[in-house]
Amino acid sequence: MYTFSQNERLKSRKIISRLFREGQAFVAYPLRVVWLPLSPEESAEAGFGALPAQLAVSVPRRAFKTAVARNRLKRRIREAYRLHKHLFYDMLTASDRRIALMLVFLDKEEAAYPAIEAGVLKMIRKFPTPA
RNA sequence: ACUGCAAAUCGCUCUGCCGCCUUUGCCCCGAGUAGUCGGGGUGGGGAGGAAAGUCCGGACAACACAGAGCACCGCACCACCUAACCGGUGGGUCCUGCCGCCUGCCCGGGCAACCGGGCGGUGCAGGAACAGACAGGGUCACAGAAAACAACCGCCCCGAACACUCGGGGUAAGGGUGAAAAUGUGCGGUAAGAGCGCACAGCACGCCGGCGCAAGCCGGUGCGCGGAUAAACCUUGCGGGUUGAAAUGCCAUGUACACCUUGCGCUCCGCCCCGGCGGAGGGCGUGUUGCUCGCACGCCGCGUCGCUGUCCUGAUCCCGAGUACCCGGGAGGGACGCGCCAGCAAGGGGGGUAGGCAGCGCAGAGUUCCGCUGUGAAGCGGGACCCAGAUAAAUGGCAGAGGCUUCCCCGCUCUUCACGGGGUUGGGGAGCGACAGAAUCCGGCUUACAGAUUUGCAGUUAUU
RNA sequence: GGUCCCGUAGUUCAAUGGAUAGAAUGGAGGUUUCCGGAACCUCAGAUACAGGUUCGAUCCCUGUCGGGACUA
Repeated sequence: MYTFSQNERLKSRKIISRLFREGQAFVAYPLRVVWLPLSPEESAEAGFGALPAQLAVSVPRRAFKTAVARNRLKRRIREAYRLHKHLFYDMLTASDRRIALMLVFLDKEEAAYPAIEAGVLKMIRKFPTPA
């Protein structure tokens, strides 16, 4: 189902701060991907339910001064994730992992939807499989 | 028609699919005796003119508060509008610009008609932090004799000298400096001069009359005429308690016990083997973040009259301290409350999140249409409408159509010998553009802004 | 969301409303030296922006723009 409901969003302040402190990262241009594997107990606490991942999105104010531009980019990133997340979910459930994920927009220029969609697909392709 | 300026309005529309936030209108499912709660579906609603800057003013909330003065901050022509304002509307005064007008005045040129310049009035447009500089002191660089109660040169008088000149005094008309130099022009007057006097003009103040709510204006009259700076100190008048939704209230943050099990005990009902077994523990509603229990409150019903507790007591009394009020204590009085399984023991148990709910969109200084009143801001009356409420923060993505704008190509057409230029009712391609995202809510102000429309003014060109 | 503060040479700081905005350091050129350093001489370089008050503004006032601090 192509949805993006409240419990698919990463909203726990505690996990977000851990994510930036302990998480691993790689770049899928134009996005920087920060992620952290979670235990079943932690994910239940954060309200994952049966979901294998929660997502947060960020666009730095330093690169985009107006709120309109930042909101537009965040919407496009969420939309691309919404339409392609089933690939990501299949991969995670296959290896039985739970992931906290944050996507940070890197470019200084505002990107159109196709470029962001390509970045999200690249993120899913490049996402490391467990050793 | 085009260009510029000013004001006002708008700031792409529709369809399909997928998705997001919200909503108890409707339907379905689940839990419960029920109130109700949870989930799903469907329907409804879903950013702006500035949502921005946070520059003013309020609503609202908490805390504080006898009164007065000082200090501090803000405002400053007048009236009105408004919940209020440093906002708006109308009016006044001053300044600037413009061209037009004037039977106004002055100067220059000309035989004259008239022409040029200046001042004044009037009209139009724009602007003004527009209280006070006779309340007080302060400051005014450089230049200049002098920057505030001014004699450098000059002019005049007197004395000395009599070749030049020197001393005393008068004088603000002329000179030059400067941002600014002691009302302007003319006549009289004088030794020379001077508002010293007069006429006209300008400014300030007082009085009288008229108009106006007022600011102020007009006319008359009297008296006077030595800068600037208050967006430097200051004076006068008026206003201001402080802090702000991260305000504020509630729930949760558990050695207290919700809850579960066992045993004892209370009341009532039923059954029988008379000692046990089973069942029940008033009803409805609201609140307690949600759920179950429980608890609290209200009403009704039953029961009850004694007790401790809480609160109130300005117009009752006594006491303490004090000048007195406020204040503290007691007596007396009044109101409320207290019951309807209260309780004991042992064991078990220790949910999740880390915030949540209200404030917060709640019919409101609400939106919109019509009418009336008013020059206008606005007010009044009537009709219709209910219109965003997120919280790592909701409006997006894809596809198509319409419409608009600019550009390009082709076609058609007008003109030209041609090059070229103009038009478009056609077809195709590109673009949809600016400023910008609600965060408690309103009224303003300021700033940003592609493009479109309307109105007014000015200019240019063409036609009549 | 709210409250407050600050913008001067490339950098760090000065400057009663009054001449061409001053100094240190850095930069460029020159003198000196075999070369470099040091020293000496010379030069360039700034009031965030836009209005206003004033004869005159870095300074006073207003509005923008930018930066920063505090507040759970």
